[in-house]
Amino acid sequence: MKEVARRAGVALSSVSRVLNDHPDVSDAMRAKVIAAIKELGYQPNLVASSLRRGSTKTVGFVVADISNPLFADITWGAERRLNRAGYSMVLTNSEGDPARDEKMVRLLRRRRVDGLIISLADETRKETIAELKHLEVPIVLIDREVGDLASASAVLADHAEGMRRATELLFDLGHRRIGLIGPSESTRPGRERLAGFKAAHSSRRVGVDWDLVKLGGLSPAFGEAMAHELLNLKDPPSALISAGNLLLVGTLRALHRARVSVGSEISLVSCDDVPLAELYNPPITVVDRNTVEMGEIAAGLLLERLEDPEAKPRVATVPTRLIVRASTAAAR
Amino acid sequence: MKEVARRAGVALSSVSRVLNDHPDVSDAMRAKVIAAIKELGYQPNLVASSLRRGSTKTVGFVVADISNPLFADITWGAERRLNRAGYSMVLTNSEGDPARDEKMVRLLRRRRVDGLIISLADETRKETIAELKHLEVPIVLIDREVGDLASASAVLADHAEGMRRATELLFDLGHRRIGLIGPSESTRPGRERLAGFKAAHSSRRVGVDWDLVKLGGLSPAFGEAMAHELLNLKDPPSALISAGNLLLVGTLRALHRARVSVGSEISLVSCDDVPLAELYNPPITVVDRNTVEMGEIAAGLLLERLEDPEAKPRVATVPTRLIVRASTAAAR
DNA sequence: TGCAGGTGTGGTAACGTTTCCGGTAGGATG
DNA sequence: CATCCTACCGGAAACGTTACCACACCTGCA
Repeated sequence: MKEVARRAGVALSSVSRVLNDHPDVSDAMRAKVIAAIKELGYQPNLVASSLRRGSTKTVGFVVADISNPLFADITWGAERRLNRAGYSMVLTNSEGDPARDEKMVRLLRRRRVDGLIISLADETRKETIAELKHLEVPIVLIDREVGDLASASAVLADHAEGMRRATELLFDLGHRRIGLIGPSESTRPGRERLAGFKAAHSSRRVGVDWDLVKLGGLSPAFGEAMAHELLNLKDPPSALISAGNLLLVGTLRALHRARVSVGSEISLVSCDDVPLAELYNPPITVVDRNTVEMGEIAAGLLLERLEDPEAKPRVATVPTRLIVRASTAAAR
Repeated sequence: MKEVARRAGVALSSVSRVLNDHPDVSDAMRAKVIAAIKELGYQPNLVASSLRRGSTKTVGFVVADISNPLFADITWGAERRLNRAGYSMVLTNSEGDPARDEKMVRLLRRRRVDGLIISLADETRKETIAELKHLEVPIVLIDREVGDLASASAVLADHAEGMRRATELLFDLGHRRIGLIGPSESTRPGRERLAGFKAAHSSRRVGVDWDLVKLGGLSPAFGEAMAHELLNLKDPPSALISAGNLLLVGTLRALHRARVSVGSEISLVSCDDVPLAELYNPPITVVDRNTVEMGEIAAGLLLERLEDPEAKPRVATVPTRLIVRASTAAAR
């Protein structure tokens, strides 16, 4: 920049003014400076700018595992929106480890991100929450609820309603013993999906059989192991809800291994409409939601507080919808 | 930091020294400073540090579309490796638009990233290459080759070999008319897959029927449209290679629409072993590669040049392997 | 006792911007 | 013609670190 100023025969402050198109700059000045910039191929140093301005135009993004297509979609939506607004995203994976969540938040704090979008690995962990409270920039939670963190916005999917309708669909088809494989209750989707499952049971006056409920993970391996257990029960369920796109992968592996055919022998419901669900034979009934949109909304909630520091945190809810396909059939 | 120094009754430089655990610091000093840091909850400002040191400990990552599971896996591998080495990843999506590639590179240059990992949307675009040349930090290309960019390392998958073997498998099964749907040739995987396809043809002394070759996109929509065209030919192919995980989605949609059953009526091969390929009925033969590993290697190639500025750019190749499944059957 | 060679420590100049303040020139106004 | 205002521009102090230099003290050795 000094170079540019010298070349254009003007002061540093003038160069800065044309760069930030400040009103107080004549056309002649602008022309000279622009020319010098072109000739030198000068590119402003955003880190110096960040230091001086006290804003990095950067937002942190913490997610368990970007390789999960669900998070990938959310990230895609969020990054696009942020980028258009002039912000860059710094991405970190917690790898599902609550302790890493905390570490990543601390790192992002040191990097002085202007805001944070996070999908906690565990909502209940004290240390992580304490770390988040230290952060004095706007926070947006993705599908997470942290009671005593009033400073955070959130975008939430209405899992409970979707799961309730899915479960009722199964009841309507004559199923009475319904298995549920889902993520742990230390995270909102796990709790909400279980809540919807329970709501459907109580509305139909059926007691929940807790032997059929397996919560605790979201990996294919967990899905496979739990499906295997359920299938080997003396009185196995006639329908299965595999509440997660990766759990579905494991569940299908277990079903194949046991040579149980979906639809005819067991009804199956999953969550999130991935290609596998759509194109499986038979196609699989799912509780879907718009994940890309969730990312966009998360970014939007953050931007509204970045652009107006007075803005209060908000929570937005996105609906789920039940897509009924051939994997759910009448009980025999 | 000034605050910490005052509180501990020492000089700024001493605080800096304990922070960077410089050898010249006594135990007493360290203790005092650590205590003051704890009391104040001080977190160093990495942007100031970056400015002063001339290194941001940050690497840029440019990818067409993070929502593509392929890129998501690569990103996952790369981010993990970088994070462990103390680097943060700033992620940008080019959305498959070559002009955005260029814009993103420029942005990352301004942000003074220490290195760049990029999977160009179009390898042939002059402006993007010029922009990359201006960058004076190490670059790693992911599955891309840019002739006159000697300064870049690269990690490449051996698509040609995999595709050759897949095509030969189809020949061995008695197929003679084989359709190919693949990405455009402006990108290495497109060229290499076509090359393997051609190699197999010439080794079997079969001429390539160019009416059966549809290159140009990687979206489900493109896959569906091209598969539809191929199926409607007066003399349609008896086997189809859908060279991309998203193309597979579109291809399957077209096949379902046309009520053509995979395996028995048409043989099908795809690339990259996504859950859909494994669990589809019948399971789909694929040319697989370890995408997570590709990300790790990309990060590794970058780190070796970051840690030793003398290190020369290298190119690493990862193998592909053919996983034969029931979707490929003898021609009738 | 004097001096060389460590060990720690403090002071300060950078890094590359932005922003505020003061100043100049020129035109309009009385 | 003096005055005021506007429009524009230059200088310089920050932003929060790090790295270099200088110096003070101590230990051991001649």
